[in-house]
Amino acid sequence: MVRTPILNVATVRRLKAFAWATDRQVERLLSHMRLQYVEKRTVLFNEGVPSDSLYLLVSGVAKLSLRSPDDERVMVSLVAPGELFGITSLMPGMHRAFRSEAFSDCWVGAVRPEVFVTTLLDCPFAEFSAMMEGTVGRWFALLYRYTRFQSSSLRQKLALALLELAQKFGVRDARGTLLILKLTHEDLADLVGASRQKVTEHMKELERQQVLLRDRRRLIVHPDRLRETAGLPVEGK
Amino acid sequence: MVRTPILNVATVRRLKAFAWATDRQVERLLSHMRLQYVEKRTVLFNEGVPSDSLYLLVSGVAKLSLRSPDDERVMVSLVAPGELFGITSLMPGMHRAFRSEAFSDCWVGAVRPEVFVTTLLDCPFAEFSAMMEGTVGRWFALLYRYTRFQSSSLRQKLALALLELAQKFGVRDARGTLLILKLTHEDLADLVGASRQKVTEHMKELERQQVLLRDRRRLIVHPDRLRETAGLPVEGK
DNA sequence: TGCTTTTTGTCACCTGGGTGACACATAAAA
DNA sequence: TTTTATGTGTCACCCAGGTGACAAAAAGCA
Repeated sequence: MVRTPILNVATVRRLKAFAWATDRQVERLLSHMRLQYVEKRTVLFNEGVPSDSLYLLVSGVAKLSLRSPDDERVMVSLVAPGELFGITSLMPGMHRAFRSEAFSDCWVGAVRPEVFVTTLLDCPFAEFSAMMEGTVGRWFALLYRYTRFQSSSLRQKLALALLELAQKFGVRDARGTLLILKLTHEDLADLVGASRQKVTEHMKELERQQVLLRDRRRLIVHPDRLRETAGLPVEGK
Repeated sequence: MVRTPILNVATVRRLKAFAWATDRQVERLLSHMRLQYVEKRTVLFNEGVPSDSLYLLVSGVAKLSLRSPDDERVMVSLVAPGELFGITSLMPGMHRAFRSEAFSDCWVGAVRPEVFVTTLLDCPFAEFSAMMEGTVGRWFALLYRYTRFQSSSLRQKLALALLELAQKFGVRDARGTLLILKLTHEDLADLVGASRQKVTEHMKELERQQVLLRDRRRLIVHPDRLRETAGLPVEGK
């Protein structure tokens, strides 16, 4: 038998959630929050889907995970009571980065991000959201890369790192995407946490496979093939 | 000879920075920004120091890095022109998570975070800052853990993961910090991206070294000793 | 209380990637 | 140019950690 917990200001304070908000704000927020019971192993949201809710874990333990290149599930983090999760919903048009499921039976409160921001901050959601994207968006991308790293081979890590560099420093070129930076193999090794020698070997191999080529000391990469070797879904179109 | 770049609204637009802000806002922001030249290899800020400025990379390439347990530098990311960095300054009292240095000669614009927030968002800095901490603060901690993982042995990764769990799920106990969750070695293996068997071996070893102990299927850890085995600075007093 | 399932502990064996060493190529400096 | 420094390519060797297999111990369950 499951008893519905009482979710009031006192409970929220005990959970140490929204510590910065006033009682009134918390009360208003709670009036918009729908409480739901999530049974162990149930998926709350999947990675890749649009994110339209922000969650507060009231009790139990939630788990964030992602699917690795070789189709394994990698646990990213465990969420404790009082934590907010599903924060991709605070950035415009962003999709879920991780899957979230109940690690044990949970009680979860869900709010629409617009309500969350406007009741707690007195600022239009669109502005706050854009600000978030402009400031922490890139950090989120970094986290994304690093969580992928966890379950990747050196070759895949290299591909992931090069993809990120292509996004940041790439310009279109007849032969692919030219990286406008001079990078040594040692720099790349640093970036993926590997030895210089192995990076040399893999880069050579990637050249052989036409995933990239070199013009003097500048790299020209082929993003689609990089995505493929990184084990990421190649976006068709 | 170094030519000072012109930093006006047009430049900012070309860099695709602050895309969401109006021309007026950008203008006001620029009037508070001090532009500085940073020569290749020069350190802009070090990890651990209080963060009082937010930076916009105007030209060149900046590098973020951290010091690994065995005193090596690990590159975390390269920053491209138009990117904001040093965003720990947007969270109250937070110290720099990474070192930032010029990867090539750079021009960098610096603003005080309060100015940044109030000119771009029309919302008190303290509130925005608290909101950031409450929402993305934990994600930042995750990123921090994952960047550490990069250069760690399995033993160290385990220690880092257990520390995080202790913070989230730990309660003080006569014998140390009791984790109020039932975790199997397989769960831990998932969390650190390792095999179940090796996790068993290392956990056994950690027990032998009195870094942790088990009471039935509950873990009791000793955070200080964990920090030590993780290669983190043990916060003395 | 026994029976079943899940975890833990420990093997022996394999492999990806680290290390050191050194020749060769390329770029920068003189 | 030549000289010097900095990258690149390729070895041979070693080790941390992955894999599979299986027995022992706990935890659930009837």
